Amino acid sequence: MKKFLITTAIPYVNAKPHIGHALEFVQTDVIARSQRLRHREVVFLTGSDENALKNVQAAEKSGVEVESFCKHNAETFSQMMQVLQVQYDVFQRSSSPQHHQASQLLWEKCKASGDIYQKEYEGLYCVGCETFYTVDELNEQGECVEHPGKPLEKVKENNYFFRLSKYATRIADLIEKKEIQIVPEKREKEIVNFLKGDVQDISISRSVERARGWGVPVPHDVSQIMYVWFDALNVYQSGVGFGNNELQYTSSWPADVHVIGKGILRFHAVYWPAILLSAHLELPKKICVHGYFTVNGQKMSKTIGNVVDPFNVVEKFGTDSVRYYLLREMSTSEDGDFSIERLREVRNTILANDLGNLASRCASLSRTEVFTVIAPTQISTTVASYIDQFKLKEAMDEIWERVQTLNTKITQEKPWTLSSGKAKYMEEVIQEFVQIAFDLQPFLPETGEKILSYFLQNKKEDFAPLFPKIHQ
RNA sequence: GUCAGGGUAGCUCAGUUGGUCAGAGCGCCACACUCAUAACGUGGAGGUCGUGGGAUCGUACCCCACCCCUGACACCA
Repeated sequence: MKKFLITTAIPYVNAKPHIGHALEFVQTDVIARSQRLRHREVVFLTGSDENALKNVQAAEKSGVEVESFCKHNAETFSQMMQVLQVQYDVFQRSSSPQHHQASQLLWEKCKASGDIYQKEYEGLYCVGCETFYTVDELNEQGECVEHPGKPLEKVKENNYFFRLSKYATRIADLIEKKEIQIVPEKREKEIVNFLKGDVQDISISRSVERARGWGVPVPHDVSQIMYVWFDALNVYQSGVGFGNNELQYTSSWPADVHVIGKGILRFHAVYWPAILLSAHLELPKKICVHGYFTVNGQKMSKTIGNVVDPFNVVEKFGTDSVRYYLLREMSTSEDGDFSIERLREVRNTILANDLGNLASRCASLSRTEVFTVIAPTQISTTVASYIDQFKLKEAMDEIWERVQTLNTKITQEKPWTLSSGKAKYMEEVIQEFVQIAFDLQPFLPETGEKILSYFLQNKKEDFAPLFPKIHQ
């Protein structure tokens, strides 16, 4: 059986990870874990986008070689995943030799289909930023916002172009037929709308000078480097053996799910399928699009200085508190707000009072009783179905409804007053509770595990509070 | 400017094809309880559903106008 391949977008490693990256990784992890619980063999692929000019610039600023700069930052990303208990299988760096090779192979395949051609490109180039701008991106004086007073240069360059226009209607059709499913639906509409408009071919290469010699070389043309997006998307394939391990590749590709942020939807829903169609390769099945975080109502930005460091919040509140926040305190596919205050509140009320307290009272009520509960084997169908629809918040809501129901049941039926039949009563309660814990595993793995291991064993020791309250 | 999606209790949002649809959670207040992390449970206050028209026996839900917000708009994650 083909493995379940799920990916995160590969972040630029020009800076440290922020809470927005954590969001995407955790969401992806939930889907991956839920598949594993359903006994599906999973490949969770993530990695780093290292071939961008921005990385060269960032490395220069910090006075480090690009290679080691990227390596160091990529390691930080992988550490963050460990801290968040995100279980990935592959971390593919786009600077790796296999990736370069795989991307050149992809290029050759597109070229063989006649979809790559050369064309003169003319644009406004800001020397300061080393990027091209379109007129509406500039300020009123027609200058770059970062470097006012410096007029932009009109640069003419011979680049390679990809025949995107050739595939537009076909991709629109595939999307409407849900052969490529885009979740949520409003994102699908956005893309179909775009595809039905005037779709132009895209430039897929840069001059070596402009790319500062950093990136994947275009085959048979030493003067050109691939445009980062052409090779970046291909990380999804190069990470599972495309171009170097046919067996691995065919057992994994195509991707079952790409989890991405709303800002890069077009690359995934338009450019990527077009490139794959051109190369006669299989298309990803589903693209799940999440929103962005604001912090205390403000856009996260380095200049405001409100970038939230996931390491810090995890250290203070613990992995599962942070995972909980990312998964339930915001709608899975909309924008959300992150606030430490809210995180503390949620930890102390919903996690400690609802779930943690339920665990404590169950432990105390059942400790003296003798009975057996059966270990759950299946994640409940409603939860699984929500996860498959990329409605992770709704899945959590469903679980919490059961937590509340159980709390209410215990309060109203007062099992501590029972003189006989208490063991039987608690058996039922605990049976339901372990199912809740089982369903909780994809979301809060540590908590689910703690509950299961305690209540499934016969020897009953003291039960440590799951979520001790955190004040200040 | 063009296109798309929104504006519902203090906050975050549900409200399927118009007729118990004025809701949930959090926050707040009161009551009750003690198995439990001063937790759990019950009850309550709170909204002229963006504004103004219109169609309808009847509309958050349909139509028109206007105001405000968000997103996409091509080589930029």
